[in-house]
Amino acid sequence: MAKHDIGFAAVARLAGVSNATVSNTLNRPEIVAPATRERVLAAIAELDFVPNRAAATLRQGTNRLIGLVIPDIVNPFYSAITRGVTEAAAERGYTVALCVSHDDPDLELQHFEMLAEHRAAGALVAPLTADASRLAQLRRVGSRLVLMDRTAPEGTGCSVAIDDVRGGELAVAHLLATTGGRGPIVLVNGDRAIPQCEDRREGARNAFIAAGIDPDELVEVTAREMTVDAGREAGRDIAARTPDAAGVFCTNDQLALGVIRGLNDGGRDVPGDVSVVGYGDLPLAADGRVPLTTVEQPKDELGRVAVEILLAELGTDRSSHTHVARTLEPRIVVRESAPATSRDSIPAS
Amino acid sequence: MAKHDIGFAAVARLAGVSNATVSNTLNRPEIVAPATRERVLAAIAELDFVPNRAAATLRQGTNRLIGLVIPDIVNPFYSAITRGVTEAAAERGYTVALCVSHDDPDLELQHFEMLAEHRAAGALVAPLTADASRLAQLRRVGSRLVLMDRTAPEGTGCSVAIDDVRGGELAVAHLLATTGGRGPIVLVNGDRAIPQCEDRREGARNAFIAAGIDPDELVEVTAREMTVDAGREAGRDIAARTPDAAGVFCTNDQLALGVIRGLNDGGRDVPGDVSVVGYGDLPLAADGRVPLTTVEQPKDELGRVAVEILLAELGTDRSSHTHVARTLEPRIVVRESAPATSRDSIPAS
DNA sequence: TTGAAAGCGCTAACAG
DNA sequence: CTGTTAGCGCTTTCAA
Repeated sequence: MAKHDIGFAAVARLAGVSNATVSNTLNRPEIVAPATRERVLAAIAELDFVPNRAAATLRQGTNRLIGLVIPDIVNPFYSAITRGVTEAAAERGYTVALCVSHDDPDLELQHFEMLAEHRAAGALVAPLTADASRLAQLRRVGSRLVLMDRTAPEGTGCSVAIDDVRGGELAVAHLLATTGGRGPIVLVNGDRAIPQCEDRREGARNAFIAAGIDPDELVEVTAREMTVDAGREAGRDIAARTPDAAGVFCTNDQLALGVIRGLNDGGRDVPGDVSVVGYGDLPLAADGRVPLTTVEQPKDELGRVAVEILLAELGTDRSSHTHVARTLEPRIVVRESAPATSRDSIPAS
Repeated sequence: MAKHDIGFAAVARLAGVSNATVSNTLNRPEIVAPATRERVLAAIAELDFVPNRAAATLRQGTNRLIGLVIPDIVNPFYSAITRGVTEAAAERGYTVALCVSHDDPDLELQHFEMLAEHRAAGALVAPLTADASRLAQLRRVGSRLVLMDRTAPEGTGCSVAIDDVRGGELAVAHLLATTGGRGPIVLVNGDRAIPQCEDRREGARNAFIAAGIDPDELVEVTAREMTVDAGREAGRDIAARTPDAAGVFCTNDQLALGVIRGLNDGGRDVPGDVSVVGYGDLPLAADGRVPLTTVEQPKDELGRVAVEILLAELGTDRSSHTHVARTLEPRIVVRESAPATSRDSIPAS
C-alpha cells in the first residue's frame, strides 16, 4: 500500500480506476463516463485530496501563474489595475504573482528570473520608465509579455494602453464648450519628456484645432513636479499672470487640486471664475472640497484586458503570433470644478 | 546526449560535475569547493540556464510562495500592507501570490484551495469580517496562517495587529494636552460593532482617565458611515449642538475631512476654534486643504512583520510551535488641523 | 472509455 | 568535497 495513500494513486485506488482516469476527471471531465466521474469525485472529497500543481507544472512545463509587474502598489492607478488583473485571473483559474519593481531595472529583472523559475505562463508589465532596450531585455527573459499603460512599438509585442491624447482632448473640449471663449484656457503640465504629459498636451491642442482655434492660443504652464504643492504654485502664477483665464486643464489630479488652491490664494473662485479639469479620477478628486471634473481612465478594464490578451496569446504558438495593441478610451467625469453648461449638452467631437 | 541538453544534467555535463553538485552550488554554495562552484556558475551562465522551481517544489513538497489574502487592493490601508509584504518576501526569495477576497468567504476559500495546490509555504490573511468559525475553517485548509490586523485568539495561531486602543489614546491625549480644557472633546465614531471603532473609543476614554477626567465627559457622535459625507453631517451637528467643542477625534481620516468641512459650514474654524484629529494617515490626510493631524499606523511594518512571523514559523515543526501575537504601535502625526502647543511638548502618557 | 507506463527536473540520502 | 540513485505526483501517448 506504500504509494497508494497519496496523490492520484490514492484517489484512483479508492475509486477503483486508474491514475489516468483521475487526471481526466479533473482536467477533461467531458471525456469521462458520468458514472466513473462521480466515483472519482466522491473519492476526492472523501480523501480531502488536493492535487499538486507542482507536479502538473513540472510535467507540462508551464504554470497557471501570471506575473504582474508594477512600479508601485500604493499608487491608486496601479492598485486599480491590479484589482482588474486579480479578478480576471481568478475567474480563469490563474494565480497572480505580484512583483513590485519600484522602477528599479535590477529588481525587475530579478522578478522576471523568479517568474521564469516558476515557469509562469507570462507576465503583465507596467513599466514606469522603459526605454526600448529595457523592454527588449525583458522580452528576452522568456515568458510572454503584455505591456500595460504603454503601447508596444509596432510588431514587438502585445500591449494595452489608455488613449491619453483622447483624454486631453476630452478635457479641453469640455473646457472650451463650457467657458465658450470667455477667456484663455491654460494647460498645467508636467515634464513633457513623460509620454503621458506629452500625449495629454497633444490632445489639448487637438481640441483647439477641432474647435477651429489656433492651438498656440493654449497657455502652457509647466509645474516643477506633478504634486499638490507644485500645482498650488502654478495656480497662484495663473491668478497673477493670466487673471482672465476661464479654464485650466491639469494633466493630473494632484496638480488640479493644488491649482484650485493657488487660484483661490490669488482671489479667483473655482468654478465661479475659472473651471478646472484634472486627470486620472483618483479618489481624492471626488472627495475634495470642490469635487473635481476629471478624465477617468478605465484602469480596472486595463487590467482585465491585459489578462485576456495574455491568455489568448498562450493559445497561439510562439512564432506565428500576431501581436495586438489595444487602446482603451478614457471618459470625462463632470463634477463641480468644471460644471456642464447648456452649451456642453452636445458632446464635443 | 538525449537528456543532457536540459536541466541540471546539461549544466553538470558542461561543468564536468554531477547533478548533485549543481544542486549544491545553487542551494548550499558553501559546501562546494570554490573552484567547482565557479565552473558550475560559468556553465549556468553559458547555457542561460533557469532552474525549474516546479521540480524542486514537487520534490520538497513546499513552494517558496506566500499567499497574501486581503479584502481589497485599492484600499490604501491594504495596499500599504501589500507593499510591506512584497518587499519583505522578495528580499527572502519568496514569491507573493496576491489573492483579493472582496470579503467573500467562498472566494477566500477558493483562494486557499489554489494556494494549497501550489503547495504555498503559508498565507497572510487580513480578514475584514472574521468570525471564529471562518478562521478555524481557513486554518484547516492546511497551509500555515498569519492573521493580519487582527489578534488571533489565545493559542489559535500567529498574528500581527496594530494597537488601536493605544492609537485612540494618543489622539485624545494630544487633544487634551493642546486644548487644555478650553472646551469639550468630541468623538466621531463609526459603528461600535466594528472592532477598530470600539478599540479606538476605548483608547479615547483611557486618555480621559489618564488625565484624571471622567471618561463620560467625552461627547460621542456616531456617523452613519465612515465617509467624508457622513463626517460633514457630523461636523455640522457638532457646530450646532456642541458649539464650545475644543477638539474632535474622528476614528478615520475620511470622517475627519468631512467633519472639518461640516464645522466650517457651521461657522467654526479649524484649527482656530476647534482641533481635529483623524486616524489612519491616508494620503488624503496630508494633502487636504487643512493638513490633518492623524494617527499613523505602521502598515508597511505590519506586512513585513507578517512575513517574518510566517517564515520563522516554517522553521519550527508543526506540533511543537508556540504562536506569536505581535502588536505594533501607532504614532501620532501632528499637522495643522490639531497643532501642537507648548503644553504638548511633554508627550502624553 | 479506460489503463499502463514513461518520464518532467530536481533533491537528499548515502556512499565514496 | 563529489557522485549515484531513487523517487516527488502528475500528464500523456499508446494500446486495449
